[in-house]
Amino acid sequence: MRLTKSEWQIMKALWESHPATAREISERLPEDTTWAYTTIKTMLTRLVGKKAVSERKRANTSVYEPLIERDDAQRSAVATLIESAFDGAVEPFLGFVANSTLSSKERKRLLEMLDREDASAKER
Amino acid sequence: MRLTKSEWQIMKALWESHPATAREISERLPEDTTWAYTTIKTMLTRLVGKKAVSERKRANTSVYEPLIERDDAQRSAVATLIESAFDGAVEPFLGFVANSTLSSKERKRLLEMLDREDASAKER
DNA sequence: TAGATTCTTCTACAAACGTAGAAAGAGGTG
DNA sequence: CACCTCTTTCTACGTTTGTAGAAGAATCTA
Repeated sequence: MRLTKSEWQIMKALWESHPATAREISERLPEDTTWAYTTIKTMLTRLVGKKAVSERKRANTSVYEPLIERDDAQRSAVATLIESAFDGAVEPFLGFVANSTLSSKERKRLLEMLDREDASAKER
Repeated sequence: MRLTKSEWQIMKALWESHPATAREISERLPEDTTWAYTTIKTMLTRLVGKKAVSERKRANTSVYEPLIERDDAQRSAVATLIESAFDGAVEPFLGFVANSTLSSKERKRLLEMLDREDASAKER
């Protein structure tokens, strides 16, 4: 499941709350999005084609629902990135993220998060 | 600088050692890559168009050289991902990577890496 | 130097993306 | 019922990506 940047936009609006109509989705998009209504419809149709979204009729209006979950989409996006940009090697990716992407504040937060995870892992 | 999956392949081969000719690049690609030589040439030409690679003639043969560094490309790929899939929020991304993508062994490694970073940050 | 080999340059073409207008159909309203 | 408004469906068109063949130019080699 590969989502393009625009598709992410749509999906995010849909995950926010669903089922949703194209109109609702269009209203939830960020202010600065200038897509025509039919553009949104086209993208929804394509997402339906990709089986990322389901479509169902209520009266003459289509209601959409995500078929993939946000977590899964994120997971797979991260995996794809690691795959193509880091040769599939998780560690270099981590090292990279840890060292280059993070401010020391973020690094601290990450440590905390990991600690929490560690702790709760022990409890289980 | 947005690189496609195939472009990453080429770039990786080029980063490995450069300047390099199309032929050399083609020889360095993973065994299972089945691209025709002209396919590689086309991609190189497009990468030149994108200013990701420079081209220079030696006799009648083009010699290529990366114009962007691997680190930068990776950094920007990570940034793009965070941007589109995580709404630009670094922390959720981190939390996600830390919790969902990592095995506990990897998590431990990450902690170590962060420690090292922390230590060397102090020295500076 | 003629032929083989290798490169380059041009051209092509299908699928995916980004973006959207035109026209037709349904539903609500005075 | 006539009409306005919203929705759908169809069609379209330019760009990017993936993939590569044809033909010509340069080089090497016997």
